[in-house]
Amino acid sequence: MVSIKEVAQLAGVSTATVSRFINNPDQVKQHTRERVQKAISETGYAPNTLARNFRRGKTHIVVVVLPSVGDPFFEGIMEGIWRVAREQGYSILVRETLFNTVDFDEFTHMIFSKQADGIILLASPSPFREGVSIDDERKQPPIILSCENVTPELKNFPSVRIDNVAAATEATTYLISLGHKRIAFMFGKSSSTLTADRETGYRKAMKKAKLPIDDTWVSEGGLTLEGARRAVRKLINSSAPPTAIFCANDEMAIGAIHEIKAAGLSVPEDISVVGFDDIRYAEVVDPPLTTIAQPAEEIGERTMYRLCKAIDGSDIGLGAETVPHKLIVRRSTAKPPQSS
Amino acid sequence: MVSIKEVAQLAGVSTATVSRFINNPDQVKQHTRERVQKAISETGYAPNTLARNFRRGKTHIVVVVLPSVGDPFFEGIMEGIWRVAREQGYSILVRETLFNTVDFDEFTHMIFSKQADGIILLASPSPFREGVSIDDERKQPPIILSCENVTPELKNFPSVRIDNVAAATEATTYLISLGHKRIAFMFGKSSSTLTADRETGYRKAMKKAKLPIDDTWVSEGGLTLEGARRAVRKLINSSAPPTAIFCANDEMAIGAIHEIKAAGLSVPEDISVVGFDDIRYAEVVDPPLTTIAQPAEEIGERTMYRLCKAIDGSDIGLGAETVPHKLIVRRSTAKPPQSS
DNA sequence: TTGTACGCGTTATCAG
DNA sequence: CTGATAACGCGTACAA
Repeated sequence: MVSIKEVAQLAGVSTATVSRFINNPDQVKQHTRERVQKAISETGYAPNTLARNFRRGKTHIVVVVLPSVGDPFFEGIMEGIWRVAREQGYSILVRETLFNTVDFDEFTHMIFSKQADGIILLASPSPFREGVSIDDERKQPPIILSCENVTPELKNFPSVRIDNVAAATEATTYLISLGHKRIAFMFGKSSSTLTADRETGYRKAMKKAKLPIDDTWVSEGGLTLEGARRAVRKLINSSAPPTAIFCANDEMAIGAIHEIKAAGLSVPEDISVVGFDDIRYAEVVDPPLTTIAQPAEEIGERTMYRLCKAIDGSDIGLGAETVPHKLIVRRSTAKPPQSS
Repeated sequence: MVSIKEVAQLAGVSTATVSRFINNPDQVKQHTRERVQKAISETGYAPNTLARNFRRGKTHIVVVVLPSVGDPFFEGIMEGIWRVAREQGYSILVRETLFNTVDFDEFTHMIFSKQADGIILLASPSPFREGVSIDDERKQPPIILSCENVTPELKNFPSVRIDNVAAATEATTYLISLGHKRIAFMFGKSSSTLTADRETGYRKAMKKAKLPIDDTWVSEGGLTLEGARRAVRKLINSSAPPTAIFCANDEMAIGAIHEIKAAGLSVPEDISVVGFDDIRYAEVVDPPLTTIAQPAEEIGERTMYRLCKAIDGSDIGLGAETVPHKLIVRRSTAKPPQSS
């Protein structure tokens, strides 16, 4: 492995000059530049990133924590993150949490031990250890939450997301406006507060319309196809089945539609279904899914920009940066059946 | 930022002892261990990963190159990779290529400049620069291809995948056995050799059955929902529309089904559709998709294991490691319509 | 069992 | 504009 020394020797200059040639070429005289360039080409020298990072004290790596690669919702978010990362010279290390718990200490440790310059928590299930609290006084580590609220303790953590409560209220209110009275809500995992805001929005809308909520209507779908299918089977067989189901994400909505149809019922004739996220499959399922669209790329971009600022030491403040959502009405929703 | 020195000072030992305590605790006397442990706790010391990597000459990072995070096909593959990575102490850096070209030099440079210990090319579009050829004599950089064949030059590169030709032949032959004679094939991008093997398998099966292939039947779907929809519109309106469509991946098959139904036709009554990959949505689309299943987790695991060996300097040989595929018959395929 | 001392490859500082 | 040299934090021979 050829080092800067050999290049310097071959070019007949000092290592300092070679280093300057690489990092501040304008500080090197034209004539010298050529000599160094030649030596680099001949040796095939490439600066050792390890040594460079060590010296500079920066990894230029940002860790993105997400539940699972393969979730179409992240496509747009990641695209936004990547665009900015590339522009700012960062690489992205992905850490999935699907089957592993994580705690906040792990993340601070990553920063502390220089494994990463900053961290983005993307819709992380966030089973943070209890008692985590970033007191506003202390300088925060460069960590940004994105897309979802997590534990109440971190409510004031820097984040970028839509107003989940308002969006869920809007979706539920839309169902109510169609005439639905028995509306179910399907959340993620009971252990996680991931979709809590969406549940809050749902309850808020129901309350405002003075509609009762049967306990059996609020069920867990684990944010997965399979979980939603199980939950729907129960709902359908219950004594007071709902005429509409609002799912906390599209994945569950797709599973729900499949299971409703498998049971011989129709969507939306018998049961209306609403999703959340507007992933690319929402438009091609049968029937196309009514859902809440999030401006994914924008979320990604703004998250990464904010993180860059935090890494640079700027004060980015606490709290959420809110981006607009939009209710997309497709054909999975209609008036409730007459008999009801 | 607290360094090893301060810990040593506080514990009243040398830095060497602290280092040993971290890396070879058994070489430190019990009594000393306690003192060091205490000092570490008090200072909140964490070894500087940058310095450590520099010193050891390894990053413990493996770069996984893939077209796009958010592609459900990668879920299983990544899970396998991650399991092994965790076990072997590696982190995963993800590099997406969706909208960026990459060349082989970029990857060798990553290894060369110590940005990563090894690289996995996952179903990469692989627009490698021409003239790339790893001659068998020279020691190869630790790079493994996974899932797909790429350019012909790299045919003999270390890889882990199913036998794409055989799988495609099997899928096509199945359609033929149902009585189909006019079978279309939808590939990815014409610029990419990504799905070339699958096309080869398709042509092989058609030839064996002595069935002609109309040029208009072989079309490009870009591996996306949207691309497939465009392609299907053309197919349906052509003078000799096919009675079955074999798509090079499930994503396109899902788009195809949607578009066929949107045109007022039925799947499989009017047109049968076969996909490839068996992503999780394949089972819940309407009708459920007949497709080729790949053992995703196994592919991921074996790829990562092989890469680890390569990183450790073992000779892993050239060529492909083949894993078994399986044709999954669901309800998107049936006999062709009588009229045909 | 522990301490001393050196070197890893780069960049930054400071003289020249 | 360029060269000499001191860090950066850690791991490890080697000596004690």
